[in-house]
Amino acid sequence: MIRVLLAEDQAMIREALAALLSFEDDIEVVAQVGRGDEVVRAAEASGPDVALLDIEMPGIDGLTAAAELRRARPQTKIVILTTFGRPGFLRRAMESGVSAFLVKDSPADKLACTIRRVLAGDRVIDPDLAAAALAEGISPLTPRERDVLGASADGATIAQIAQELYLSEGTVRNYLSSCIQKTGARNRTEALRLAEERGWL
Amino acid sequence: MIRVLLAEDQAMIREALAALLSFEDDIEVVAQVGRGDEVVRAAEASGPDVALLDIEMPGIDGLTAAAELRRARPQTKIVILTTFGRPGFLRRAMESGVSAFLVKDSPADKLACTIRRVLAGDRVIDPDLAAAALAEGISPLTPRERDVLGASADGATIAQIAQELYLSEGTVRNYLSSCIQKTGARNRTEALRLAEERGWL
DNA sequence: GCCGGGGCATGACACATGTCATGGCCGGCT
DNA sequence: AGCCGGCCATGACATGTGTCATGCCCCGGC
Repeated sequence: MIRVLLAEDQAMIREALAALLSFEDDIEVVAQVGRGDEVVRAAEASGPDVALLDIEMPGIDGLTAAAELRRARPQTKIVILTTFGRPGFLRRAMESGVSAFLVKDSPADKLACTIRRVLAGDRVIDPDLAAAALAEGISPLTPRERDVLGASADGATIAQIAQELYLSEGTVRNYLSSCIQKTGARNRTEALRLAEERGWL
Repeated sequence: MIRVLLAEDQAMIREALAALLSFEDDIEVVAQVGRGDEVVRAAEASGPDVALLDIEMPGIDGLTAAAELRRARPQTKIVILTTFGRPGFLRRAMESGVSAFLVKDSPADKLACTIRRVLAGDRVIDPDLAAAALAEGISPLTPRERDVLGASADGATIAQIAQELYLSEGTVRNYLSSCIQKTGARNRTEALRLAEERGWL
């Protein structure tokens, strides 16, 4: 029997996935958690062969949880199962030593199939997604630019960002301008959106 | 047997929900669709007692689909099952004659339970959500303001919005300014975010 | 009929934002 | 050592945005 840990914040979806997996004769869900920061503890208690992690979760996100789990129990294979196939997510997942990356709109039979392949030592990545991740490359933003762009989320004004980061307003403008150019956007709002989509933050 | 139609765009989630429902002896999933604009056709072909609709879907969204389905087959009860419990969604759902509104992070057993109650003629609404919907009232935005604010999504510049809606730039600025005041935001970015959260779009 | 209120539309003005040129600092290279 | 290139930081300037006062039109109340 393949022992599976399931981490997903939406209870209904989590239990539905468990129901789906219960149809497989060789798979058994041995633990379910709804928060990223419970993953490692649950894994140590239940000793799964495979951990199935969502990315959007309260506590810590699935990618961070993946890195921690990898450190705590390297023998556990990790499968990321998420809504958004953002290339940046895929890149971070790969860096965290994840074995597979699935998006939730692939057909349901892929799930069991992927779990088995991962346990056999394979890596399973959607080819389209992999191509997209390679195509847009790594982030061209400097650390400081990331800081500033990140702080400009939720519609903060420049003065507030400057105060928050102990910078002159002119400097903040400069970084944002740089971000706008590098993303090819028309203003900081769009720059933020594009950078997030590409996983540049 | 209760005949259920399942509409949800993410294939894996859709089939997982079907698996979940298959454990119920008195429930049968008679149709599955992945797009909002296929709901009515599938309902007419399969004659379900209950339609379970997600909101975020390609084609037309679940709330619009609900309204159409209600017109085409008023005898079919409608349950909205969605990720975001935005009060605005709930309000629109009620206006569309929906029987129940569930969020995906409620426990899985609620699903079957809700389907049965709805068929018995009950309306099932999360009390917290209902309270929130009443608390923030209806949208104070005029139709034109909604148009303009909506067009300003994805970081378009004022000139572009003006061109798109055949307005003077000054007029666009004026509407946006009005939106900013009514939402209590500091700029149009934040106004957009707040209005979306409250379902004012 | 005649207001009065509200939505729609506009342009002038003040201010916030984006662009540019510049300089200091550090690390790699010749 | 000296040079070069990249990141960090700044202020001056042009442009884009938000606010305001104003007028038009339509509809409902008096």
